[in-house]
Amino acid sequence: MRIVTIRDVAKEAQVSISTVSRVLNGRPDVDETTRQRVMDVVDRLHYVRNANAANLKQRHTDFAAVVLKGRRNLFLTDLAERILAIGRKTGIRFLIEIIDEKADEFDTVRALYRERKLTGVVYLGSNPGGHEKEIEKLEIPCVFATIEAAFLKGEHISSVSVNNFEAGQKAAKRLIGLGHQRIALLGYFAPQSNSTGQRLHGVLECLRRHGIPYDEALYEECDFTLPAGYEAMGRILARRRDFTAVFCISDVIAMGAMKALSDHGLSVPGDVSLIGFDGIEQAAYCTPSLTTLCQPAGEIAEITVELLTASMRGQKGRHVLLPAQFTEGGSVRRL
Amino acid sequence: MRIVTIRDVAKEAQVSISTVSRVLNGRPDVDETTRQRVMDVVDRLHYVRNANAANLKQRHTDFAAVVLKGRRNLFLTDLAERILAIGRKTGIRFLIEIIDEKADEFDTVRALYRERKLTGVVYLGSNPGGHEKEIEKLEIPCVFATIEAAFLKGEHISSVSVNNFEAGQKAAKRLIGLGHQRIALLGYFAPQSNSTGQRLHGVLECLRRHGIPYDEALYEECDFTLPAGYEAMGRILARRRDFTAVFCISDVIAMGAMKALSDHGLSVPGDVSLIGFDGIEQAAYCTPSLTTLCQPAGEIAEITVELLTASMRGQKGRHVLLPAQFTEGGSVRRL
DNA sequence: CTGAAAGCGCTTACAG
DNA sequence: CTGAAAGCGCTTACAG
Repeated sequence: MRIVTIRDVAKEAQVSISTVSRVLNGRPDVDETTRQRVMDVVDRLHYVRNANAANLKQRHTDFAAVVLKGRRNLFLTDLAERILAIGRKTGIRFLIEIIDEKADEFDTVRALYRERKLTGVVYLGSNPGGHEKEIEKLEIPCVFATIEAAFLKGEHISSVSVNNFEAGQKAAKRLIGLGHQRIALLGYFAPQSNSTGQRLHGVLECLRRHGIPYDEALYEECDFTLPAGYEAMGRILARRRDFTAVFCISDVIAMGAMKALSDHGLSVPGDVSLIGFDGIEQAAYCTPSLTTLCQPAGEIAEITVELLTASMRGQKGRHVLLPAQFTEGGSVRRL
Repeated sequence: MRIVTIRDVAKEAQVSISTVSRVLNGRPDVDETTRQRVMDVVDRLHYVRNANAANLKQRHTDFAAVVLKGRRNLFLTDLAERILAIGRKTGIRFLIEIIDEKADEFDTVRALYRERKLTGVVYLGSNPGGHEKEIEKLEIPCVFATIEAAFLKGEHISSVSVNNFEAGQKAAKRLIGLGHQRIALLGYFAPQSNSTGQRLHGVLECLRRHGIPYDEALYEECDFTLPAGYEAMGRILARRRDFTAVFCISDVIAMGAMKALSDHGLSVPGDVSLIGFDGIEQAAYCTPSLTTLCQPAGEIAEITVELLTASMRGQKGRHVLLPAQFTEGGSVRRL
């Protein structure tokens, strides 16, 4: 395929390349007849602008990056794909960087910035707590999705997330209301600022308010994968059988846990009630289907792109908090 | 962040930018002492080469694209992520383009080529049958993953896939060997050249050889999603109950079908045996776990990148066929 | 409203 | 083994 350049278009339309460039970039200072003539040639020649050349001169690119920590978290990969799709419609081209759950996302962004001159970054599964200075220094517009980051000061920083703490409380309240007192917890406690930590802290808060003691032996730390959920559930089952409910900080973990319960001869919800988190499509197709706190993925993706676009245009960052809603399944019953 | 350019490095190392460029590109014709000196400066200044500028001059980029048709096919999204990860290690930067199942992937690639000067393309979920001319004209190195494309003539075209026809036969043989005769089929028949079509044609071939008539009322067309599997199974159940086994052309479909069977009061494998295809992680965590024909995703991803790399270096395309292996689950029983 | 020219940060013959 | 220079395809002040 021969490549058509701006020069070819200019010659064919009998104008200078400056004028073609103006037309291409939608500048207002071009005569309407000229614009028409140029656009006709562009169409006829199937001209597509060389993004490398344009970006080189502009010193930045039309690239934004989605940095995703952990490739096995179905909710996050789904969210990433939605963001890519919306970006595509909006004219933002997203590079996707999938990095290890343990890797340093800020190092990744720095290198990417030097190499590609990014205009923006979406962080998925990132935990900014403790990295405030570093993120603020990285002056590129960014959005933290699925985590509250209002504590970050930079004007170039936005976030969108469900209210994780409140959602954790909701889950616990539901279970307690149905008569459950001994509730096992699967997930990741760690820092208060961490979104998944907040879910568990919400549960604890609710237990405390109802005067129900928290039993550490019913907690297991657990990554966002099916086998991790399976094994964590197995570890609790190995030492205790007296719990009547399990709360998991993600559906993927809950699906692993469900399998472990079944392998140990326990039925859901007959013997154990189970609540997940995220609302991934798969949750509805388990048997029984999973009762879960749903993060509205479509809405989060839309807002993420909106916030990023606004930020790239120089507007001040905002921090959006959405409520998590129950998606009713068949995995919970009254005691 | 101030951007360090090749000029800064040259000045600091007291050489010309030509020399720095040579060092950066690993050319052999540089004095070892000079190379050391330049590399020291590169490290000290944290220099990262501006990819836009490099690509502009070279008239092509280090970008390859993964074009993925259909974002809800878990096997393909997983494969895409694996390819990205391997590409990262190998120094190929992949752009990922997720397009609608109905969209034209070749249009996408053409536009992308004009815009970004791609060096290579990986097609996932593409069906090249009937587009031979078009693909051959697109002279950019490409690999069709999970589909046999040996019928394409271009030297720049490779493919890697399991032997789908054989795998379909294997599935049918297994079921027939266990006494099943009335086998429902969920999937997509369509063109012979289509990989999923071949799975079903393999089943038919096996039925024929065993003298078992194929019953069209036990077939339903179905996309690669959970709800599609659920609904297709429902449509068959609405008219027939006399089948004893179901073969699905993907695990996602099988998981949807399993839910439908359960909702209709049928047990797997008690009432109905179920075989899936792909071997996604989730299949092992269903209850019962799914018996499935496993496509080795890790191996396919590795080979895809190998073939693409070779092709980008000017080597002739190759077509690799792997066997699909059974992953034993608990969803099949002897009649 | 339009064009000529400089320059974005690199790579690559060419000359020595 | 090394450097000076041209050029990749654009954008953007500047001048008119």
